[in-house]
Amino acid sequence: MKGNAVYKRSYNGCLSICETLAPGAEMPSENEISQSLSVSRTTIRAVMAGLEAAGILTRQGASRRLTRRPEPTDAFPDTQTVSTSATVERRFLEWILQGHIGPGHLLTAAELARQFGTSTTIIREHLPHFQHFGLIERRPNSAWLFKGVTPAFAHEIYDVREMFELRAARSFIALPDPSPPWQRMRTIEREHRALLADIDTGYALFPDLDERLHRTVHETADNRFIKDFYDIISMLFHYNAQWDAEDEKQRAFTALSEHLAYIEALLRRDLKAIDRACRQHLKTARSNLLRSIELRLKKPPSL
Amino acid sequence: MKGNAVYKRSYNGCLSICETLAPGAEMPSENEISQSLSVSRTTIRAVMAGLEAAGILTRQGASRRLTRRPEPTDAFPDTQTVSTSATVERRFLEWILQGHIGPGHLLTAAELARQFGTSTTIIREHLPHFQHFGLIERRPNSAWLFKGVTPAFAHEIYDVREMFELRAARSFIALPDPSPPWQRMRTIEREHRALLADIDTGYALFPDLDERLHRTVHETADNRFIKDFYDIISMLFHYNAQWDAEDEKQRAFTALSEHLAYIEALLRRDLKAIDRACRQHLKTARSNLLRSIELRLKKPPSL
DNA sequence: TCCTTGCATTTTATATGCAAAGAGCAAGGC
DNA sequence: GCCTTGCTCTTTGCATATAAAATGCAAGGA
Repeated sequence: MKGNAVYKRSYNGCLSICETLAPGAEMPSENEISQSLSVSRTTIRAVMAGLEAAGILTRQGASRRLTRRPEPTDAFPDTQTVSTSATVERRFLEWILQGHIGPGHLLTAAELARQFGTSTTIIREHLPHFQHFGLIERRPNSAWLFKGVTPAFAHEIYDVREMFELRAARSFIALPDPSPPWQRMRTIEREHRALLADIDTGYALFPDLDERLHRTVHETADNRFIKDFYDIISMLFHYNAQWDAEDEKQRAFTALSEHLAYIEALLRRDLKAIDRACRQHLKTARSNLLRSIELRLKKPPSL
Repeated sequence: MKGNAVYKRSYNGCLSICETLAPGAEMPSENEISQSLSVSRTTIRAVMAGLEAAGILTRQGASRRLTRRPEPTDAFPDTQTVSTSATVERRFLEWILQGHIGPGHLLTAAELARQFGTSTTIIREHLPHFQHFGLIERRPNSAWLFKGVTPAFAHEIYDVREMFELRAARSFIALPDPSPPWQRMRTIEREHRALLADIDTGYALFPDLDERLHRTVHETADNRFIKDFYDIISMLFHYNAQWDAEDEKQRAFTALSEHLAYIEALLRRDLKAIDRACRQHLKTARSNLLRSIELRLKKPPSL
């Protein structure tokens, strides 16, 4: 009734630990392992039993020793190590962002449960989450209205993003030079330069760098609502990026240059330059999103 | 397994319709009633059957006629006309805002279900909602951390509120004079003057007026995230107001005056005055909230 | 033709059941 | 005295069950 993704993930985690051990060596204590994998000791004990059954470990009184090196086939496939809930979330967002349904479409929990092969419980737990994303709207005692990933959606999300980012930038420059965010920012600046120099082979690393830059700024605002909103943006962009790979290198290049102007202005504490660079960057990002949305609205459910 | 709050609410709604009818008169069609009460015809049919059983209506072929005037005792009590879900939401917010638990407290779904007398299903559906409010934070596979209604919470919520309100005010003054929001605003201005003149007896009407003013402004921003955030604020204030009745009249008076300055600036399209009046008003509101929060932190769970 | 009601089917709201995972205590070894 | 394991009890994740409510269609009447 309850999946065992935690067990499988921990099992794989323990296999990694085993690999660092010489045959015959003793396993760390249940406590140590459970802490390093952030799960309960109960789970670790179950995993240990599994590893013994697989002939990887042998018990001798209170201690467990490695009897054979684990092989790649011992591990559970990655797909089984994620909870149903997380899987549904991912699949739903992908489905939405790939444009399989249009604005105005009605979503019923029962149908979604069938489509994703789970129970309505899970679906009902997730729909409010997507409402928070601004993607759907509730009709009481009835279905959910899909509002669509439309140009309006992009503008609304970017209007808020701009307000939040500009506000956060002000908190950022209020911090002293030696503060951790400033140190991180200087590292990020260096990484930007390095990536720019090596754009042809490294452009795929950009999204991660992008996220770290903006999060570093946002964090200084020390505001849960701003952070929470950036979580939405971040998730949306993550899935959006997966199918909008066109011009990826060119876009990364432009964004890196704009970021550098922004970062320099931040480090100079030049408010006017910050506003200018930030607005310019968000403007570009907004039109990238708009472009990909409009592309999708034209050629529908193909993907 | 499913409550029948919809039935009871609709039953009461039909009783109201009956009261407008002369004895012997014919009821409207099932369709008409279901539309006016925003429920399905199925529910109306069930209600009709109930009204017949109660001797209020009699069927004659396809038509239903009023046989006796409904009495107050015919109606279901209001408490039974709200869904379990809505009840839990209200009770949970009240409980939180009354300060029965402090920041750092761990909330378990099982315990909350026991406390509120429902199943964990309902609780699990609501907890993410309160996370959206910024009140709680999830620990994976475990309990929820209550972050507390603290001064920090008030500041974070007001920082965002200020950004949104100022932004919305700019959209408001971009609209032409005859637009519906402007018309509504002029009505709201008149209501403010009327309430100020009659503050001693009418101050309890202020919260509703307050909400209408801010919503009128927010709506013009035409941004789902801004609206959504105002929903949070609105709900929070609604429940907060219920136990923070001290100085209510004085506070309403101050707010009305500040509102009027804000409204006048808006209607004059005077950007500087708008910013000044808006900031002043939100500053007052922020300190009112802070005051009530600090009061509560001092004298704990008593209420 | 457009509403009307009756009826059959689907979906929602909520509770319950159950395996997996977490929490905590007690007893023993270093 | 601290950390270990064993064990028990609680809580979580998810599926399923069921009454209430919604939806949709067919047939009849104005």
